[in-house]
Amino acid sequence: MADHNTGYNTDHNTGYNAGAAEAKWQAAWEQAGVFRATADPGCKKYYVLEMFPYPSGRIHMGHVRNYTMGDVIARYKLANGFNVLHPMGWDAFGMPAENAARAQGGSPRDWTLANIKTMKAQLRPLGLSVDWTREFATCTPAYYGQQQVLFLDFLEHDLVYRKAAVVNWDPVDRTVLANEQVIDGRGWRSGAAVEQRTLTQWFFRISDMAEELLAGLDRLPAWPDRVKRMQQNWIGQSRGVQLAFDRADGGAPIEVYTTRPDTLMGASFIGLAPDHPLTRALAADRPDMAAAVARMRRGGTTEAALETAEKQGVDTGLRVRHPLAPDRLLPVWVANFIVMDYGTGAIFGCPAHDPRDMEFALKYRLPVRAVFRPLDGMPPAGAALVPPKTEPVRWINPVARTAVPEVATGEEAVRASSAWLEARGAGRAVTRYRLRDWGLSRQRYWGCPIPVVHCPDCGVVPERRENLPVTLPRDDGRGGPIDFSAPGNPLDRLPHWHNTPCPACGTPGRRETDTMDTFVDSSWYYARFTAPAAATPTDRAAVNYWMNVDQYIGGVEHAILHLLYSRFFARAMHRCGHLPASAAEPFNALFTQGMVTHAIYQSRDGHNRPVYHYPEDLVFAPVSAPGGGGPVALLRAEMEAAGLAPESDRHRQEFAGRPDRTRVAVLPPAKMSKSRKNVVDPLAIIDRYGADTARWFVLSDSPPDRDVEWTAAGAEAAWKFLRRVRGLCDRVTGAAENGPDDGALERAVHRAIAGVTRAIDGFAFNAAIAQLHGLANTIGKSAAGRAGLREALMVLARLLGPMAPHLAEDMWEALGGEGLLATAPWPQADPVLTAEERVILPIQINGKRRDAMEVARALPQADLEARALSRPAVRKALGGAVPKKVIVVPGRIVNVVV
RNA sequence: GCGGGCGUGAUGGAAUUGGUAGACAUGCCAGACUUAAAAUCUGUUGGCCGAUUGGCCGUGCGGGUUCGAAUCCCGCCGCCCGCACCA
Repeated sequence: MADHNTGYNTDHNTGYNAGAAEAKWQAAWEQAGVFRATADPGCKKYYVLEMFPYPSGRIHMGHVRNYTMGDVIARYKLANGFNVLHPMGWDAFGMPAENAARAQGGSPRDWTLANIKTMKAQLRPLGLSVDWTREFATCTPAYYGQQQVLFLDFLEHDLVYRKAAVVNWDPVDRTVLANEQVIDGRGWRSGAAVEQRTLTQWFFRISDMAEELLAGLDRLPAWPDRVKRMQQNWIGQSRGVQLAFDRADGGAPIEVYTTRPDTLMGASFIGLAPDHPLTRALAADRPDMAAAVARMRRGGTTEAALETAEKQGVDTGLRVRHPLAPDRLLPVWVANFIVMDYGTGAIFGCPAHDPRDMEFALKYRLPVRAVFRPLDGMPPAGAALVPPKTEPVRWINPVARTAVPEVATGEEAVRASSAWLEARGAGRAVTRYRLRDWGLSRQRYWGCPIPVVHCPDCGVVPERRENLPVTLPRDDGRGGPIDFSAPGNPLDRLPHWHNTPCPACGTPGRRETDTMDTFVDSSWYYARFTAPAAATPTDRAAVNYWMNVDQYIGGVEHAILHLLYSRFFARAMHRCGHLPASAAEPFNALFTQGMVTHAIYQSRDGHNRPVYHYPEDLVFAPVSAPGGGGPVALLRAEMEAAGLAPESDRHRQEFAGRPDRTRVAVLPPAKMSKSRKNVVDPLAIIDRYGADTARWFVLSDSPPDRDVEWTAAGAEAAWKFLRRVRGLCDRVTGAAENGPDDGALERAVHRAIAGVTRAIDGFAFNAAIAQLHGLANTIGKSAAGRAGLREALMVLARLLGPMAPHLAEDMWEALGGEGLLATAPWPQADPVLTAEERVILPIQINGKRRDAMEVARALPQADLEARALSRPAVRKALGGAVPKKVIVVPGRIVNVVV
């Protein structure tokens, strides 16, 4: 167990003091400016970016893992001769700052800037290879002013517009809520019942790019399939047919969208969404319908409610003609299961082949008309028949017999019916998307002001560019402090801010008080990093050189919104001339890292309520029995109070057996959260072991894309290993000039180079670390000479560099390496040395390993076969017979089939 | 409901992508050092049988393809993620 009181730990054997060494090397890197990125057209660039943090005020292990991964790549690429850009900044607008101001007073700006300061101070000891000269925060006018320039450009290019939209309105907080902020129909903060209100809001025309954004995914081979699939689903392309149903009363026809035009003859009613314009028009005159529609809307917002909601409908009394059978009149119903946002908000119901329509038809006694039946057997009674679209069925009621043969699959019938309807002018084939335009208006203070003015005469007028940035009112100066205690947007209550002359005609106008969604800020920061101080949003030369991001790293939780918005923004910025066409897909490669989890320690109080304990408050009694139910968690303080030493194995065993101790359950690891106290503070870890240990551990235990469980034992092991590695350097001086293991060690070194290189290239940092363990163990046991040991350790230092940069630098210096290790080239594996000249070749008999022989690697196939067959074990298995077959894979295996 | 992923020792996980399953690490056990503990070092550690050489079984379950399957195919079971009354 480490000494608790010395802070940074000094190892008594090696004298390695992580704290001192880390500070020393960070200063050395800083002074040499090794991570400062300067465009150099003669040098191949590499842009590494991790999703920038929200300045919550404290870093957590998730940050450590995320930024360490990026740092490994950045340092590795630097060593491989790339001109690396590895920037860092702050996603600094957002609600927490406003909530803090509301709760504790003060201003969002001060709160945010103070948090950035502390978080930066916490981040810097990690020793990241970040070019801090490029740092920026999105809440500064220097950044959001350029964002306003982008907004005006987007406005000119018709990429952003205003429209009335139904939004979730919190009547108490007087603000719009995102869908995620509505919980069970109530505002997440106020608890007030959320109303559906129609407000005029700003929208980005992202849905116009749906097709492009979908197609672009195919050109991103280095993105995880999972993320691409999520975006595909989100964009939600569907091909179908739009057709009109004429009204019997001569009113405007009802437009209907369907992806199953082949079932048109099975239509038995028309369904309208509760929000459909026709529904609204009818409800205006009919109180009974208005009431029914209101009932349908209520409770219909949450997913859980939708899942269990019963089908409801109202007959409008209207009748429409079936387009292919004008004599047939279909009733028009308003139905709760039809959504206005998809298709035209109106459907034709075909109960025979749609379970929802069937449910509805059964409830309201509407006819069921089958279009096809199974090739064999009877159609199900009272249930929709929905076979896979690839399954052939018998068409008894096709759209037209000329279009659909008697036996055809649904797929074929859809295609044929669609073409037939279009040719006949009865409908038109359309492609629709689920993706909706991105509403960016927020009724909040702490965001980027939307640079437009509402003029009573001119309407919505863009602010003049020379007046940008439109800054947020200074909350510490003119006009006094900003009042966050009242609900609603404080900007609405600041006439000195929002009263402004119209930029076009000069008459008194009102500045837009909505601010931008914070997703806007993070949709282009990657481009800004290439020229963070430019007087325009981007600098042409800088984006041409640095874009795209070669490797982007972040959490899967941003798989859809942030990454989709960024892809939209890059395209939009290209249209306005801020990015080259080649940057339309801004992230060449994406990696989504897993979370850092920790076991949860929970006991119960006198009322059987859960009580949680911090990991550092516990010790564990060893469990000897294999599979004995896991370690027993003991409260350290309780043990000490009982006069027992938590450090003693025996005392812990003894205490574990006491009946009166508090029982602490060890619950399965979950994402670290303060409420369950299963958190480990990176600062405490760095203070105790140094940053290298923290970096090493978050990489070592699990593949980067999976969750990693933080364990005290694992962190301890990482620290021990790094200390041991540092101690290995002392072996050099004691060794003789040459040793018997020189050759073997050299080969081990080159195999490790190859292994670590391949592992880093494949984002398998845990495997890279396993390789480094192997090499260190080999060096530790090797009877090689001084030169060989020194060379091996210098390679080890360079291979360790991306993960444990400070220790590596220290070793490099101790071994007499030239300059800084951070700028030393990556070692190259010699293929001659990576291949062992002698290999142990397994011999299988009928596919089961029965023997093995050591042979020269280059031995010809025929010789291998002969040797294998002459082995006693093989001869015995053959029993004098001739083998049926012998498979020889040189360097791998010999398999004798008898 | 739709789409996708995963299942390997007590535990986290390796496996050069079809070629010695269990690398590396944690934990446990044993030994050395120590008055004792902690720390450190060394060794053992998939299961069953066998004193040793060795044998049998083994990657969720059941089948299949193959000389050979953790890996490919089919069907189950379990867990996880995304989307969801999407017409």
